[in-house]
Amino acid sequence: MPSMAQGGLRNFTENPNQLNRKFPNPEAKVDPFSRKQKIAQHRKSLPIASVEKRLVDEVRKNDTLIIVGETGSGKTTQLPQFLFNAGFCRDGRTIGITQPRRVAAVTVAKRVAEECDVQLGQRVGYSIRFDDTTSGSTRIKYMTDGLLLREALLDPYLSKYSVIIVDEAHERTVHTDVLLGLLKNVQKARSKTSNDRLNIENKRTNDRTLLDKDNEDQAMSFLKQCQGSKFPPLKLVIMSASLDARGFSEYFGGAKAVHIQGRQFPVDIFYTHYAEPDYLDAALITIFQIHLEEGPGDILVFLTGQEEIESVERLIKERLQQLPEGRQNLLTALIFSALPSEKQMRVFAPAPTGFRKVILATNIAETSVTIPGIKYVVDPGFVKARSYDPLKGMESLIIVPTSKSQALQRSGRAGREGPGKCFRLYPEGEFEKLEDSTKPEIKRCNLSNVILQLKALGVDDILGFDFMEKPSRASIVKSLEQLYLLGALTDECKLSNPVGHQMARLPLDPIYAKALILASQFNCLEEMLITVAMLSVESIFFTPREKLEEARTATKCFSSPDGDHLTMINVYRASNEFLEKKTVGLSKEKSEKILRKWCKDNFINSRSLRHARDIHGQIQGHVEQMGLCVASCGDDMLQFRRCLAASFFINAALKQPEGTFRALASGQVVQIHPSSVLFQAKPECIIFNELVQTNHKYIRNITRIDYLWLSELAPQYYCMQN
DNA sequence: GAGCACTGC
Repeated sequence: MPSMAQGGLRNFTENPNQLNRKFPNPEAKVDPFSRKQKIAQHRKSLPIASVEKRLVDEVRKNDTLIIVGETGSGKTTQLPQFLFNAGFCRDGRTIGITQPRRVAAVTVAKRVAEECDVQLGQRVGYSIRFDDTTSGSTRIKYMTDGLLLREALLDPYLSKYSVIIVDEAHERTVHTDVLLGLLKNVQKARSKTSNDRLNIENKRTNDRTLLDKDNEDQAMSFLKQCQGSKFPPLKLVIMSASLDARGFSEYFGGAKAVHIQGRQFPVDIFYTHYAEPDYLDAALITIFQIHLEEGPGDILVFLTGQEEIESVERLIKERLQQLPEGRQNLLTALIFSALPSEKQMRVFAPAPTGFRKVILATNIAETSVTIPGIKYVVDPGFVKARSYDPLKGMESLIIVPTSKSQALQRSGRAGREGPGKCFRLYPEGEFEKLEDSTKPEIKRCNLSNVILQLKALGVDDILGFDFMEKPSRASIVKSLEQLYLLGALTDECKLSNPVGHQMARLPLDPIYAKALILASQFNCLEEMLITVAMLSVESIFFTPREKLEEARTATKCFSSPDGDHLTMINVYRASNEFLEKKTVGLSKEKSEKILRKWCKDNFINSRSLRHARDIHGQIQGHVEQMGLCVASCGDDMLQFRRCLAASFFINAALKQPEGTFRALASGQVVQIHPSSVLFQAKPECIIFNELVQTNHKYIRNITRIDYLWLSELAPQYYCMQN
């Protein structure tokens, strides 16, 4: 182990350009006025307050406005209030603000309701999946971008909105990108309905570029759905925190962009002199260097995943032992998405007096979670990123360098409460070589879901759709093929009736939606509802490394020799039984509490289970509405496994002599993931749900089937092989 | 022998 003296010698060069200007913290100065006065004073102190009139004017003058707002500008909470006060809801319409994350929609809506001094759900409300607080009088509505996309399926003109504000657009999630394309069409169609429709028909015969024609065709397909409707034009505001607004502006036909200053404390950036051969070791040394040489304040370290986090935690604890007793006042706290929430909460607890806290986090701490008390950030410059290979139909999770904007976002985490320092564990020259921003997710994911949604929205020409950044042709074609194989598309590539339309209505992966439709024919919809709900959430079991054996014994009572799908059904039904027996007459909170305890005892992630139960409830409502028959196959699990084979036939694999498997569709050699109950058993023929490359090509969520069922149940796909 | 982060009328 290098001595601390050596660690202390590790030099960082300081970047002369400070990240941010310094602003006073308004909250710190406020005396104990009444809550209302405090809020009014806070609002006035926000950087955005001084430009209220100008912003309102710009929205009036421009159909689409880009707002670049730095962190702390107040754009998310204030702009909707400005627009409301300026009369943008006068005709009874609503201002909609979309967020990529549920928590953001909820917390911001609560804050704004308080600022407006109204009850949540009255003038101000939020709507997210499973939780809608809006009412007929809601005029400022915060929601997730995915939810607005779903709303568009029912109301293609988004007729209840006068303004839609897309917040955090720079994050470029799939939902944001699809929404931007959709909003562009809606805006075009709404401005057209306010003109003479004949005008469009005439224009169609004129000379236009191919692109214009495509766009207008898309706008027309909306018109066809809502002929005769007349709506006022839709105002769009795109809000982004990235300093470069050019992309958004160009996409929206040269839309005007305005800039609003932020309010952050300065963060000094330090780089290493040389490239680090081992970033974990470098992180470790830097943590101790900060601990021993810097003033008070907690440390946030960005690592790529659970394994790295756990191993760095072990190493910190080991090396701490070797420090003199007075310097051992360093505590570790971990946070990553799969960690049960009770354990996640520990990062928010302040360290006891005299102790410093070091938080080891994945990029969950970059945007999703804000941890107070951070003064130092250690950024090795890597992230685990998902990518998708459409040809192999395989996802991979690989460690890649961060982008510049990600590095900025990470360092900003040190300047939320006071001046901070960020240690980037690479030379400054390397920073310049990083990509400006992370590749938009839409270019890195399976598009089946996106395409099904677009088809349901009346966009038939997917290859011609005006994406801000178009996914590769190969990726689009692969997903079209898959939807065709599932029966969602006709030979003409149109949404099939009723299957395609039913699939689009279900908020599920298309392949799971199809499984439900098939299950109603196999008389096992009850079992399939549970299965797809459980497949739609993060891993249901949580096995901490230190209690591996204990966890194995506890989860054994659920496992089925047939595979993971039946195991999931066993878990779900056991939780039902437990609730029925133990929680009769208890309040909802009490029931949830003892269910959490049951989960803990059984090494089940209670967050995942609750999520699965919510999804189950929602999907059950949908299938009942569709008139599908929710029957159970009882003890006839053969019937259920046949239905799994019929549903997931695209993902079948055969055992090879060495104990690996060969995926039939792509011919790839794959392995059963160690979390599967079939990891040891290795049956001859299986179907699976996920193929992900990490250290190996792993398949997950597996059930054993009979090889002969494939040609019997999916002859269109397997007839040649039999 | 192992799971970046989000999200869905």
